[in-house]
Amino acid sequence: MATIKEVSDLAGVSQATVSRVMNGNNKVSAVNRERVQAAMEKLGYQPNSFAQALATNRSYSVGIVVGTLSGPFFGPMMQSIETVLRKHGQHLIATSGDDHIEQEREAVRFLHSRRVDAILLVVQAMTDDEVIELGKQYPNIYVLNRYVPELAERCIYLNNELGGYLATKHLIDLGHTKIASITGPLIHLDARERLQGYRNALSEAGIEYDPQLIVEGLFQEDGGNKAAAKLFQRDIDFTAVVCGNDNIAIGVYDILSRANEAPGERISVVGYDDMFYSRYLRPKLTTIRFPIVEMGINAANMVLNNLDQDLTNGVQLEPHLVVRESTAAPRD
Amino acid sequence: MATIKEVSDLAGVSQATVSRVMNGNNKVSAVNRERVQAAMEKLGYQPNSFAQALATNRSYSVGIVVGTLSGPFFGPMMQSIETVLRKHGQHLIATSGDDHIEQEREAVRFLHSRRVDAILLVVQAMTDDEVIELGKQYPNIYVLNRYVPELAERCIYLNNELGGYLATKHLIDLGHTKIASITGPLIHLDARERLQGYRNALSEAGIEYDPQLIVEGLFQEDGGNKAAAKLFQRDIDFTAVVCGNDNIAIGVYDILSRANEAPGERISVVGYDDMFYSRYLRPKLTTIRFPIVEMGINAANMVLNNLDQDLTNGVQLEPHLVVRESTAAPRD
DNA sequence: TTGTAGGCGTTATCAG
DNA sequence: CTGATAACGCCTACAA
Repeated sequence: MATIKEVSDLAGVSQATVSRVMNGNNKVSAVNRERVQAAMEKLGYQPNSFAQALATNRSYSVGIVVGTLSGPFFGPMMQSIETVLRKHGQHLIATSGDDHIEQEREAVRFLHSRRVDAILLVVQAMTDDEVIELGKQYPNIYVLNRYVPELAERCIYLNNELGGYLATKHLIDLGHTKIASITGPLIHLDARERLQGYRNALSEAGIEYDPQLIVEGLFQEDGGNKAAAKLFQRDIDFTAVVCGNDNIAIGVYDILSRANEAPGERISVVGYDDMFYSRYLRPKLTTIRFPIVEMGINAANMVLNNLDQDLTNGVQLEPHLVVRESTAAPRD
Repeated sequence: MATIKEVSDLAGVSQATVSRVMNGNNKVSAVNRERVQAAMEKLGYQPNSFAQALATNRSYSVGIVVGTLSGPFFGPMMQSIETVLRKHGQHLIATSGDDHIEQEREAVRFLHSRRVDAILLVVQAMTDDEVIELGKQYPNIYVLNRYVPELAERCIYLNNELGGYLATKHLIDLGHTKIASITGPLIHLDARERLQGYRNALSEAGIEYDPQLIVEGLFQEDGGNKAAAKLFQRDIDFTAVVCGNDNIAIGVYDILSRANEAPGERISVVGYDDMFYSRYLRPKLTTIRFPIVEMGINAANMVLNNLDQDLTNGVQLEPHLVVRESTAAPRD
């Protein structure tokens, strides 16, 4: 492992000069520059990033703590972040919090001891208070897919209410009036917001809100299954279902198919998120597109901007309706 | 950011002593140990990992270069690796190679300059020769999901031939004799091996191999689509299809559904990989389970073992047949 | 058991 | 434009 000293010796200059050419400092004579470059080449020299970090107090890396390194949500997000960061010479250290509060904390500690230039938080378990506390402790922390008022200028989040509204409005426009909704767990702000959007659309259309048409489910597929079953058992009339996310929609698909029905016939179904695997559903799922990749890009850019200047600005992203085959006008 | 010096000052001992209690060196008196711990606590001290790494020449981190940070294959693999590593105080630096040779190289360089303790390679674009070259250059490199003979003891790979055999054998056992196969790109060793397994099963059953029943597709869904279309156009008789992976199987599902047929009726379909999203397919896909998580765990353990002692051993994992609904006895 | 001091590989300040 | 030299924060002989 060649060091800067070996390079400087070989090139017949001082370490300082080598350092200068490495860092693109132009106050180096052409001759020396070339000598140094030749020497680096010959030795296969790679600067030791630890020594650099120690000397500059910058690590050129940013840490992220996500729920899990796998899965259709975090994957694309990390990918887009990494792509942007790498273009700017920064790198990503990924840790998973497992949606478990202790692990989330540990991950932050680790990242901190790694002296990352910034920390991206995509966590669920941690309370708002704790996030705020971290925000005070570490000035370079950012919060993704979550809105924490006190940290607004460092949050990047989705307008969930709008999404819920769009989904419901679409059904109303098709002629539906008896519209059910299977929400995610209402402890989650997203789920509440999406539900609020649903209510907004109804009231805008002059349709009365009926609690009987609402079921609280889990964000997982089987959660959707159970919730859908519950809804159908209630023996209430409805012609469409707004789902808290695509997984829940899959649960509804299953319940319908057990009854030998297809979504978009007697009952229309709208999902939320537009996870990539949703395209494998048949009929194809009408859903609300969550701009995951954009969220990642925004986060990366925010970090990058903040590294130089010191201006932050929270970003709210907008969801969009994607109409496919699982929704249609109600039969009568 | 508290340093070791501040801790030692506060505790009224030398830096060396602080260092000793950090590293669990037991040659420290109980009194001093407690003093130091109290001081660390009070200051919220976190060792600077760069300084540690610089001094010890160990980074306690391992790098991985994967095709993409997202997706159903790399995600679970990284997750399982990270879980194991973290338990042992090591951490994961993730970089994506994008299946592009230049990026793969750059990723390795980066990881190297980061002085990771080991590098995990899950790459496609790089040639065997280049991988071998890297293997010589860096003693701590491991190859996942790929078998490179010259680096056998540092490879962790799947017995693909067995998988192809199991898929085909299953169909034969059901009574099929006219079995088609849509392979992945045959430049890939995996695809060739899987095909070989198919041939083995046929010959074992005394069924003649018919090249007309083979189509080379891509590993992506639309690749499967096109290949399947080609197969059906050939106007050859067959009652089952062995697919190179689940994506291809999805392509076949699509073609069949366009003809208003369901897999498992006139035509049986077997996938390969058992990607998590396959469970969203209806009817549920019979497929070959690829032990992704196990592969990750094995890789992590191999790295860990090698850090202390110096023994490596390549690992070959075995696939398993998962019977679901897309296969059935042929109708006659 | 404890403290002193040199070294890890860079960067950056300050003279020249 | 160039070269000494002092940090950066921690580890680890070596000596006490």
